[in-house]
Amino acid sequence: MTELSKPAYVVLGMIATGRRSGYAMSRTAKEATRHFWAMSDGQIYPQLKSLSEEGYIDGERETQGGRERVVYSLTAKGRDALDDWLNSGERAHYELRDEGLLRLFFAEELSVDQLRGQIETMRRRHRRAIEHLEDLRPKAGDMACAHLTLRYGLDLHAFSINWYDRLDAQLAERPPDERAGDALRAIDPAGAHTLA
Amino acid sequence: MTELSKPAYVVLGMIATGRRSGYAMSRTAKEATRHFWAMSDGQIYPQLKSLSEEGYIDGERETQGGRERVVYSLTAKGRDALDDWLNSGERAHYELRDEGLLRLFFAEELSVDQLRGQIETMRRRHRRAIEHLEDLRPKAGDMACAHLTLRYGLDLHAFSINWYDRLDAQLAERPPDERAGDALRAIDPAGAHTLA
DNA sequence: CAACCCATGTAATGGGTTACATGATTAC
DNA sequence: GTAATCATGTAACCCATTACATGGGTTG
Repeated sequence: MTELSKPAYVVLGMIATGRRSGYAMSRTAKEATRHFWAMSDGQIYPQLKSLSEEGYIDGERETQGGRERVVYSLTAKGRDALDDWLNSGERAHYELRDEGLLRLFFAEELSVDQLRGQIETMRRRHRRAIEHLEDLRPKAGDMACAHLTLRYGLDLHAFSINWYDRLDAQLAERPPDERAGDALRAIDPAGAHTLA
Repeated sequence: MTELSKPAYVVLGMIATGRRSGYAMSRTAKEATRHFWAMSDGQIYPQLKSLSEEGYIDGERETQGGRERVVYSLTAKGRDALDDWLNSGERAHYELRDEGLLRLFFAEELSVDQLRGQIETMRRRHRRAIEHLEDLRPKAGDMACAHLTLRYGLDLHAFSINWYDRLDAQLAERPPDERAGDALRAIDPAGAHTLA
């Protein structure tokens, strides 16, 4: 029973964890959840409107220092929907989109040298991602769960860097102009050897 | 210079690595690249048409045992575009969408017990993913790069399981009805402790 | 006083999935 | 003969991003 859409649950969760205006949600989306669940303003504001109409949340116009904004809170219905989602054992959506892996997949005919160049590009990207997440850490404040998910991201990218390091070390032993596919087969004929 | 769209490069790469009919591409997309780059028939076939019209690929109608199909090959222009993409140091698209992490992020007010339930759900999901990738291994045949990206997926999910195992072990030491946020703070006040 | 942040939205566009539609061939 | 696989495509829909649009408040 998929009662609500994913963006709807995100909004409910945001309210429950103290992000009560659309703007606050927008910031948290950019600063804390973006690295595992991207969401844009074009989703947040319409979602607030429809959840309001359907009675999951309740918005109150507030004037804080001359500046107007709408502050939302969960209704009983909204609280129930959120709790159901948070405790549901349903299969959670999981998706990875990695253009670097896509290039690796098609690298069969490249040279070992070219493949290693691509691997270096990927390591750089993961290093940048770590830097970015480090920068976000202070913004998590005292939210333990925000630190936890940040931690997951940091560890995940560290894992990837490590994985590519090991692969690169093995490729470094091969002649630079060898066909990448042949080199990989020579390193691990069965494709069964873990790099973790 | 983003010469072509992502799906276009996928199609070019598919042809270069021997998947020369739309159907063959569709199969490879489902069996080998789906776990890091999803793509559907609704993208493949229109893409073949437009790449054909723009002169990147060349389609020839073939009748193999009475069954008709179109077999594509790369033109010089298509080969160049593919090589540029495969060797480009440009920032590659990287995106993770993990509903489980999203739930973790909003778990602040749950009990330790509920949080551990959610963690168990996530581990199950990663275990299922590994099973699925193991099943795909024989289909990779002698494509070294296919085995490599499969290996990455397997190691990645193994990393996640391990990460959640460690987190769960720490949570097992806390009272089951403690607030999840408080428990996490007690385990790691600075949110800086790696679980990798 | 300019730049930036707070705050809220809408519209155009693009990307992608699902379902639909068709029909031949092969394996059991 | 019937189920699965080969093979190709289209259309409707959903989702999401980007850019646009507006305006008040705060900081340097």
